[in-house]
Amino acid sequence: MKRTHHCNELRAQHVGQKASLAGWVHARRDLGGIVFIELRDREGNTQVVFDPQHNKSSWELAQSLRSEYVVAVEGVVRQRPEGTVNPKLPTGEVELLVHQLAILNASETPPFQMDELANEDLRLQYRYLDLRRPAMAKNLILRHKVAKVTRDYFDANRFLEVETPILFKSTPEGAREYLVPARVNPGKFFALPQSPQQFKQMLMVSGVDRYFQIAKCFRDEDLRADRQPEFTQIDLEMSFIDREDMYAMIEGLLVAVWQAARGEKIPTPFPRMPYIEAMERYGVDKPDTRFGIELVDLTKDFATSSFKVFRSAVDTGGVVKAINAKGLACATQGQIEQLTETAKSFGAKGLAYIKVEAGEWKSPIVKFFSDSEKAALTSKLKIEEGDLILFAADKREVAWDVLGRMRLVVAEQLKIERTGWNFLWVVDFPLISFDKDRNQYYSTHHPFTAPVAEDIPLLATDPTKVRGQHYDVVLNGVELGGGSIRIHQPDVQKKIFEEVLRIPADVAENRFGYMLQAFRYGAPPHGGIALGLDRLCAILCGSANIRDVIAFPKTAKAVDLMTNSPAEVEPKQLRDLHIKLDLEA
RNA sequence: GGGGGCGUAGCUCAAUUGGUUAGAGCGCUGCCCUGUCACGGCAGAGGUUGCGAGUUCGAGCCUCGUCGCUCCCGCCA
Repeated sequence: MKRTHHCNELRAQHVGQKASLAGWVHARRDLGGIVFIELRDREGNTQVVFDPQHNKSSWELAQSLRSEYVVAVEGVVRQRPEGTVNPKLPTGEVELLVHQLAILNASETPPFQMDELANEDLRLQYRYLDLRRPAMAKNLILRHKVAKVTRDYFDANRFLEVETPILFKSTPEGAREYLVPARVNPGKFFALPQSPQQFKQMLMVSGVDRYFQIAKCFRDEDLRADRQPEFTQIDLEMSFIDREDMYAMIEGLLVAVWQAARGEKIPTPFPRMPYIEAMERYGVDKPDTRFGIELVDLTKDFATSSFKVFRSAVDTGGVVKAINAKGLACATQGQIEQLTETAKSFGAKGLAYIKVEAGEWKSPIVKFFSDSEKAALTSKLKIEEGDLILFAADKREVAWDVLGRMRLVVAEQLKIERTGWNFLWVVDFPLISFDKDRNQYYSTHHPFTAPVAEDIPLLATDPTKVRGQHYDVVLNGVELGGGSIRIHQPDVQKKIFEEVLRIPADVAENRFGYMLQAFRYGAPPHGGIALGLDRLCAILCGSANIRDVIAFPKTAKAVDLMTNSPAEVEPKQLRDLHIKLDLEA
C-alpha cells in the first residue's frame, strides 16, 4: 500500500480515482456509526472516512486510532456531500473513502497537542513532535526554499560552492570560540570557525573568482532571541569587483528569495545611508526606517543654556538630543519612571522629559528653559498637544545609543504599525575605532576591510576618520548581513596590522602570516559579504526568534534539551585528549 | 557576570487581603451517537502548586536559597 499522494494534494479533479495516503492522525471524529480521521503529513491535511457500510473491517480498526498514530490508507477520492465541504482546508472539497487501513505505528498520548503552543522547554525536549506542528513544518519548508533559491541564484551567476574547514585555527580576537582538542597533537587545539572569512579570501587568491557557501559558524557567546551558538551564514566572496557590484548581486539574491519564499516583489536598488546619517537620525547603524520618531539634535540650542545638565554636557564635548514620542503624553508618572529605568539600563544618567498635556509643558526641567530654547524645541521637534519629548544629554555615542533604543521602546508602547520591507545599505562606516579603556585602535569590523582609497593618507594621521569599504544590508531594523571590499595589497594589510592596530609583528606573523604571504603571490582585488540565514528566514516567517527556523536549536543556556548535551564524558576520553579537569567550574 | 518575567492536573491557564476539600478549558479513559471538521452528549480518572528551608495558628500566595525556561544589559573583530 504505497502512498500515491501527499496529504495536501487531492482536489476535486481527483474525484473517482483510487488513492493511498500515509501520515499521522491529526484529529479523530468518531460519530459512532461513521469515523472521520484528519490525516496529516508535512504538506497538509486530508479528511479520510471510515464507513461500516463501505468496509466494515477497516471501520472497526479505525475505532482504535488515536492522536499521532502513523497510518496508511487506501481508498477512493470522493466529492464531499453537499453542505459538508470544508473551505478552511485546501483539500476540503474532497475526502478519501477508505477501503483499507494499516496501522504502521501506534503513538503514546503526546505530551502536548499539535495545535497549541506549549512551553519552549517542552517543545525543545520533544522537538520531533514540535516539528510536526504545521507552523514549524512550514518554517522548515521555507528555509529549504531559501537555501535552494540561493544555490540556484549563485550557480546562475557563476559562483562555485566550496566547503571550508570546520576544524580551524584559534583566532582570539573577536568572539569567544569553541575549542576542539587535537588528539594526535597533544596539548594543541583546533577552534570552530566564527566564519569562513580567511578561507574565502584564500579562495580568491586561488582563482576561484566567485565563491559561496551556506556555512555553519560557531560563537561561544551568550545567547539572544536572534543568536545561537551555531548559526548559518550565506557566505560569499567575489574577485575583480567594487562595492556597486556587490550591492547589485545581493539585491538580486534578495529579490529572488522574496519571490520564492513569499511571492512578493521587492523594489531595487535599495537606498544607501552613510553610517553617520544612520546614527544622527536613528541612533543605530541598523535603523528601522518604517517609522519616524527620528533623533533631533539640540546641541547648539542649549550651548549657553542655564539648565546645567544640558549646558555641562555641551561644555564637555557632548551633545543634547531628543525624540518626540507623539501621543505618549498620556504616560503616567509610573510609566515615566519605567522609561527612565529603561534609559538608565541603556547607559543614560537619567531621562529628562516634557509631557505636552492640556496645552501645557509638564516637566521638572522646563522652568530652566529660556523662551528661545522653548521656541527651538517647538520648531525642531514639531511639538504638539499629546507629545512626550525624551532627552539625552551625554557623549555623542551614548546619546545616540540611548535615544536609538528608546525610539524602539516608545514605538512598541505606541503600538506603531510597522509594515513593509525597508531594505537599505548602510555604508561609509569608520574603518578604525578607538578603545579608550585599552588606549588603542581597533578595526570596526575586521582588519581585512579596505579603506576608501582617498582616505588612505589619514591612516597615519587620524585613523578614526578613515572610511572603510564596508557595507551592511539592513531590513526593518535587523542587520541581515555585512561585508566589505578587502585589502589585497600585502603592504597595506601589513601597515594596518602593525602601524594602526599595533599588533606585534610576531603575533601578526603567527596569526596572519600565511595570509600576507598569499597576498604576495598575486591576490586579485576582491570583496565579500555574509548574510545571516537564520535571521533572514525568521523575518520571512514573521518570527521574532531564530529558534523557530532552526530544526534543533539550543536553549538560552546553550543546552540541547532533546539530547541533553553538552554532557560529561568518560575519563578515558579525556585521557586520550590529554585533558585534565582540575579547575572549578 | 547583572537585571526583568515565568514555573499550579498531560497541555494552556485561574485561584480576592495569607484562610474551608486548589478550579476551568483542552487532552486522556469508558459508554452513547451515520456527515463531523474546535463534532456532540453522559460519566470518570488525574495535583509533592519546580525543589529546599524559613515566617505564621495557617503558605500556591510572604522571605531566603536553589533549579529550569524566557527576554534584556554586558558580551557577539
